[in-house]
Amino acid sequence: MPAPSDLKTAPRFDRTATAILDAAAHVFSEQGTAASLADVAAAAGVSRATLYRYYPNREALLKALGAHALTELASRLDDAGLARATVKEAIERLARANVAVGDRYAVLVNEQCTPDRADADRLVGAPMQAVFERGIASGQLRQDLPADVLLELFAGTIMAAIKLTQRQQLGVEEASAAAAAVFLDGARPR
Amino acid sequence: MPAPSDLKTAPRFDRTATAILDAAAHVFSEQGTAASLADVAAAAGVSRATLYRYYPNREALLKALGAHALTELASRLDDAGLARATVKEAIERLARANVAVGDRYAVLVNEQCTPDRADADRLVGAPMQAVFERGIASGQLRQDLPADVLLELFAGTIMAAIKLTQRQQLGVEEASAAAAAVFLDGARPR
DNA sequence: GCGTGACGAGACAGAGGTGTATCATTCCAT
DNA sequence: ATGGAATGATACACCTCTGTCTCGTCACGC
Repeated sequence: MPAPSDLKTAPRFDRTATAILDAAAHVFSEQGTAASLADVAAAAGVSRATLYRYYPNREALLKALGAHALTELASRLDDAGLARATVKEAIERLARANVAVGDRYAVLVNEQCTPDRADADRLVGAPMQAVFERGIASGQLRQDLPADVLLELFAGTIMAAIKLTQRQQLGVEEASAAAAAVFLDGARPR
Repeated sequence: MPAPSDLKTAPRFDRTATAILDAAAHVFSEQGTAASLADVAAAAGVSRATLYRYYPNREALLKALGAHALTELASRLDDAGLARATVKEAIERLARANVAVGDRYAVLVNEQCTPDRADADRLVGAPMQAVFERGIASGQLRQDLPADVLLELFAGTIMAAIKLTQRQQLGVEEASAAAAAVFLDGARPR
């Protein structure tokens, strides 16, 4: 999780590169990925020429942004110790990680901007799917729906939680907790 | 629910108008609302000039499409008898109606293409919110989350169900049933 | 201090989309 | 069959964005 404030230590190149990436994430989440690169450059406090020096075309920028989001999420999932946790706990961690990252890269999820479909599956899809499959096999999750359907419904809940955070309605913790709670136990009281 | 096959009875004007609207829904859901109007015209089997005769500009087309989707959903909700049903049943009907309509107008939900925010709230937001408020007040829904958060999480689940139908992975009935079941009772077995 | 490299400002051509206008053709009702 | 309305094809000016280029300026390290 590269906090946007290694401002001092990082060499200038990296600094501007990530400034552009941050700006792109911001602008694209508000205007959609069809937004003008001029807007992105302006948001990054950088001239349009400089943006093109770092990312030779729109596609390269999108790809870099997608890769950035993907590796960040992947490393979070890697650190989460999903396999060693309860299915319940694993799902709660999945929610936290996805909301935390998705909060800053929401557009990329709606539109398909994954740098590589295979990478995305391997780094994020597979570990998540594994949790659901384990849950079904061990009887900790309902048996009447296949893992990929459960995963998709979970993803929808996560997207909703991200919306709640972006709307300032809930913090990342509250939103992901609510999502995990409702997804695991339902909207009806136990 | 105007089935796209009143082809014989409807006057020519209405026929082409809805043909364009259908094509727009189709093209926009695949390419996003940034898609070229030339593509929409082609998909409608109509020249670009004709499209502009019916909808003088892109905004008018989007607005008409949004209004169309909104009134269709509103009439479904109106017919659903939400107030006279159990909260559980009401939510199941909400799921069915939203998935059935959303299946054909998915993009409009992602991007905000509502003809009028106030209309959307009045015709769709309010009746849905009412179900959740009744559920919380009567103890049939969990007390620890406000109605609007529950509504948002429900909407996310619905969006996921729509994706499942568009991907041909599930039919409208199965998808909405799965969404309602998981939303109401959770992913864990009772 | 001095130079090298990064940067900003601006110009540029090209591509693509938009909305308008014109005109010939085709469809439909009378 | 015929007249009028709707349509298709085409051309058009206009705009925005893209990606490239140049040149003057500025900052940073030696």
